[in-house]
Amino acid sequence: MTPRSNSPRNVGGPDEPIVYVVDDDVSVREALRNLFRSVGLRVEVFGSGAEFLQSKLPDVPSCLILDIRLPRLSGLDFQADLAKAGIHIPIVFMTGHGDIPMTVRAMKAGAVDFLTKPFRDQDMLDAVTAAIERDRNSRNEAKIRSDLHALFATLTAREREVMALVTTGLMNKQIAAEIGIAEITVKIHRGNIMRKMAAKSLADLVKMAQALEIQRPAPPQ
Amino acid sequence: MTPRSNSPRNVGGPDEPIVYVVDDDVSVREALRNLFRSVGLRVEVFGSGAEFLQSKLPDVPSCLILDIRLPRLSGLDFQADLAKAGIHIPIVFMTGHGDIPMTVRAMKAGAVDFLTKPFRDQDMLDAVTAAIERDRNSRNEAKIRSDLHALFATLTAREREVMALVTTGLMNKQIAAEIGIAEITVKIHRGNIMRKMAAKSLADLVKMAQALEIQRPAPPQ
DNA sequence: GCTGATCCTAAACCTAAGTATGCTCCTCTC
DNA sequence: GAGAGGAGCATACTTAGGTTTAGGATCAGC
Repeated sequence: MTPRSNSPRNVGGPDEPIVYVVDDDVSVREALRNLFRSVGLRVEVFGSGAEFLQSKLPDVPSCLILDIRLPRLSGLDFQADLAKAGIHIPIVFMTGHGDIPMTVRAMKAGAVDFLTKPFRDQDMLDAVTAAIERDRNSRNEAKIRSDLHALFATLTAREREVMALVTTGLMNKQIAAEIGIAEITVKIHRGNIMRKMAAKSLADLVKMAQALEIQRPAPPQ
Repeated sequence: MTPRSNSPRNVGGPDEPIVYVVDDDVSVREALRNLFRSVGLRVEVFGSGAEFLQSKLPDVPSCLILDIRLPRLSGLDFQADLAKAGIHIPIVFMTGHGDIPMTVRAMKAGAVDFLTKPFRDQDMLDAVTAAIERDRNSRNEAKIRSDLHALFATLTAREREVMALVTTGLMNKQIAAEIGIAEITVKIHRGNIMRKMAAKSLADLVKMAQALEIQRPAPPQ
């Protein structure tokens, strides 16, 4: 009757976290699926890293549970590949017979945890909670940065140049001298910058420049 | 002949890094001492964590080589004690028979590396190089923060309040209304703040406030 | 009771910043 | 070749920021 009755996801809101499980052992996959479902977490399971890569990843807090010993590609190498591909998702490793160097390498590369099988359910849930929280934070920060960058992208080349100089603390007349234009023109640019960047004050703009890591351009010499 | 001929440290400058070694096995201590000396690093060795704590630590880039299995206090507990005592020094762990959970705990607590005995000399040297570099960076940052904090400490309570509001982007008249004083008084405070903080511009001051993590005080209500 | 620090204010003055209007010039695109 | 967008400049005006000089009030410590 209702037009949306075929919508499959009634489990939670659009920001519901997802746990991805990659393991070649179907019994492990099912056990983890049940574990996470039992605490109300959405779960997606995969038999290999390649399968995982083919699925599309919604923009919600998530984490990846990975066996260190995968058939074709080791968990460590897969971790490195994800980083190279620009996919930054917190990883919780599992291992049946891992060693310390593996553990060190995984943790250095940013893994959230490294659990030895058999592990207690609660340890896995704690690790996943921490991982999802970490992802939530990094997504929030990434969102802020990308929104800011979208605004910055609307500036012209000249405006970006002026913005860099303004946020280093130069006065309009100094900026004018530096780039060889009239002070009044600097004022015009500056007004445009404030409007386009939606900055309510100079302090605001300085903070944006900090977040964008804008560098003062070197004087041509 | 020369008045300073009894000076014991001709090995390097005052910023020469130091490697601290804590191990109960004297042969390990001596082997590591020789290893680090062979590459020109200054070394101090200790038989226990207590001994290490009693020595004074100069303000130079340094790191700590720690055996995970110490007689009275485990390396992990010692790591936790150091953190609680506010001593933040990068740690490289060594172990003869450590396990993965130990490794995870150490790495989560910020250890630089975790080497299994026997290790290659080069691996130890690489770990120490990374650890010292990390310490050098954190010391630089700490120095900047403490210098800034020293300046901030010279401000009066009122000046700090005004500084917080200025760096949020409020105009003088808004600040005046907010704290119930005349605009001219805000200007005076503001001038004093700029002088005391040695800020060359508002942009400068905003960056300082960011570094100091100054929060805008909640309006009394 | 004196001193110094802090906080507050006023008047006068000057500089910096920001806005509005109007115009020129150039370049790229349709 | 017309229009759009960017860059630049001038004049005129308003507001914001900042300093100097000269005070008054309060409070802590000697």
